[in-house]
Amino acid sequence: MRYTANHKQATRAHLLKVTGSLVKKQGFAATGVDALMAAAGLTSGAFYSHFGSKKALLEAIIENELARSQRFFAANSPEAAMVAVEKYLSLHHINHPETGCPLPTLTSEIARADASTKAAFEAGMGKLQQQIAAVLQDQDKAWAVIATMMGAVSVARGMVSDAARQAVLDGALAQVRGLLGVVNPSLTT
Amino acid sequence: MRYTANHKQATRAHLLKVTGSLVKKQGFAATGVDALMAAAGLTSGAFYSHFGSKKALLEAIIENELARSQRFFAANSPEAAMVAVEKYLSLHHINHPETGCPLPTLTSEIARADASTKAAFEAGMGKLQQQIAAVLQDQDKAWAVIATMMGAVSVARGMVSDAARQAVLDGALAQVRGLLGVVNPSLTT
DNA sequence: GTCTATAGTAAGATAGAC
DNA sequence: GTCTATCTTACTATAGAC
Repeated sequence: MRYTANHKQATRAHLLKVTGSLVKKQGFAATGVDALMAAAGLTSGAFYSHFGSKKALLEAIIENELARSQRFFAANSPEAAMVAVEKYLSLHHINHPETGCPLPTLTSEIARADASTKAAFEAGMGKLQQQIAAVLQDQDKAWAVIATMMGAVSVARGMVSDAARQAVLDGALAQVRGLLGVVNPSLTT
Repeated sequence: MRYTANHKQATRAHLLKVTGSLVKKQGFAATGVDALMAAAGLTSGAFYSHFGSKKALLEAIIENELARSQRFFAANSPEAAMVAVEKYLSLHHINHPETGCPLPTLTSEIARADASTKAAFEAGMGKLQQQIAAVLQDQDKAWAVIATMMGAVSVARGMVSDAARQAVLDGALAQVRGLLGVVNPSLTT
């Protein structure tokens, strides 16, 4: 072969990174294979030597992105977790979906995907929830934290004004602070 | 004119109802004008005498659907609100997006829409939040309730197994019950 | 107001050269 | 493995008959 196995591996990793960002920004169905590959510096013809279909790409993106989320929320204490939460529930995250969480942009597309894609999502989410539950010592609260955070970002992204966006984020922040048992920093200073 | 003004009005209302359901099920970008009009018993040519563009339809759907949401969550007491919440956080809602809330399916598409569409969303969401805040007597908690509920449905819809879906819903249910100050019915019996 | 027909563009995927 | 070229299908939107 003219290309090493390592090259293919590296290209695949690069594709997952670049297409993941683009898909989080523009949506999966709304972005064509041409545009996805162009963003990675390749042409659409090369796509199919890495993924069997566009559907297969979504599944790979989900696994890759949820692994990133798990790293982002790795924490040993509620205080450490709160640092990640505050980054998550910020206007910066609202304005930069391409570097952010895959959930607000992709769950609606996953809901319409096939069982295999949903299984990948369920597995990745299970790990993420276990991680958070370990810090919180509570299964239910871990799901509540996830739902509240992703819901707040989803709703805030649909709004125009920063004031309205911030109001949604503030509501969620107060909520998650309570769940983590961390006191509001603005009250402690 | 061969058709009365009332006829046009009625057709528009019918279109909003039918296309709203279809779009909540299949997504806005993923559903063509042909399919939208066919579902309403018309052809695509007739679409443009009701809406200036496909974008304009999304805006009209948002207004129409959020008005429905406001009616769904109209309540005078936390207990009455909890009835709506339990319907919202149910497997039935997970399995029937076409008759359900527009948020889990449409927020990601609204986030990518133009300012005018987002303004319509912001206005509709503001009314919904005020309604809930009136029952809760708390602005922040109203946003937290909205975020938690829509987030839970979004995440649950991405999963395959009913067990995993129910776990997410249960976490959110416990959470919202606390926010509404309603005791868990399973503990009172 | 709704129809059929169509213009013009872009989608997912494949074939064969290098 | 990646390219260019292409097949086939579907999209948004418009034009003109009724």
